[in-house]
Amino acid sequence: MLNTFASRILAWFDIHGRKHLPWQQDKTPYKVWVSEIMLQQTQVTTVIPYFQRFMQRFPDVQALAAAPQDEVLHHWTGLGYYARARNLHKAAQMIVAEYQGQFPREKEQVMALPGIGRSTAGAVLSLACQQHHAILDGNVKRVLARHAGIDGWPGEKKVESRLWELAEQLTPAHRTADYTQAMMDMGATLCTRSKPNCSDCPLSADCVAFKTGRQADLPTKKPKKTLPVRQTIMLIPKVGSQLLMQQRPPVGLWGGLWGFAEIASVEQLPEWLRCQRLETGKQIWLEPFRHTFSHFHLDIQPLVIELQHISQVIEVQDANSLWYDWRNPSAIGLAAPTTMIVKDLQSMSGQ
DNA sequence: AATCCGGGGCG
DNA sequence: CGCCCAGGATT
Repeated sequence: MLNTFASRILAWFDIHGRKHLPWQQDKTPYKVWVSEIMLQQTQVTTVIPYFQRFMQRFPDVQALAAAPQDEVLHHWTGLGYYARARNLHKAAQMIVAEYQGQFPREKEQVMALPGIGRSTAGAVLSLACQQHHAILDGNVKRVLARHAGIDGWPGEKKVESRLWELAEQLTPAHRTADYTQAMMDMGATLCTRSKPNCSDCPLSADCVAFKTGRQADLPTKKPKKTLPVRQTIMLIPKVGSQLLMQQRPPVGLWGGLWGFAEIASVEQLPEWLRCQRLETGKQIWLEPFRHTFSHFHLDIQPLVIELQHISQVIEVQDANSLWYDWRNPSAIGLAAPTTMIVKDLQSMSGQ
């Protein structure tokens, strides 16, 4: 007779689980919350330096709530999914305003915060507050779908409900924090997407996927579709090491980040220059490149406009635009392609 | 080039 | 509820 699911997971965790991650030291709901949001989109090794810089600048929920959004996005630059940073910031302000800066302990209250759903609420409350709640992130979905042999893409309501049911049923009331961490560690280090290490797995004795050799087929993959291609020209007015950027609208693609102005076709260039009160400078077409999102490809054609002087109108700098100097970078959020263009220009100029 | 991802928002 | 959206890393 096999030991229970949870007892095998916990015994594995005692030997192989991760216990020295930065957010596991002096655990607080704030630290666990920030790490969970970062980990939703990025792997542990990438998250660590981001987490440390973030904690240094925003050591507690008050510091985060009081910070300008530009600076929060600056610390998120390169992580992607900037709506999560905006939600984190907004939730911090709610926690200060409604809970006197004390992270709420009721699951309903936690789930009412922007950017926190059922799984993240369960993770924070179980990991940091020793409460009995299940989680269902990508790692746990993979472990459970394989162990129980659950067919169907987890994005389907029916499949997801079944996985939640299992997750809740298997999560123990005792040592819930260790169990939660263990399931995430299992999915990240043992029950990986490709080439899972079944020979070291404490669940293999009754794992349906292992017994039937269906590890590669479970969980069922998302149905794929071909991505549409969009095109854009990015306009980069340049004076020495300074580049003219604009802040994007607060929501949507790269919301709140700073980047270069865009036009759909080169015919729009003269009008744009006139609107910006910019002289017509020397135009340098850089190598076009492709940036891919989950739902479309974006072909980017960068166009540098070399100017002799910063124009007077822009010099005043309305709230929506700024001259970004790579020798003295502003603390603002930049999207990946923006960072890439800045780096290219910097290296072309030999600095 | 394909795959993955928790949650928000919309119809 | 089902569907779309979001950005980068990894494979």
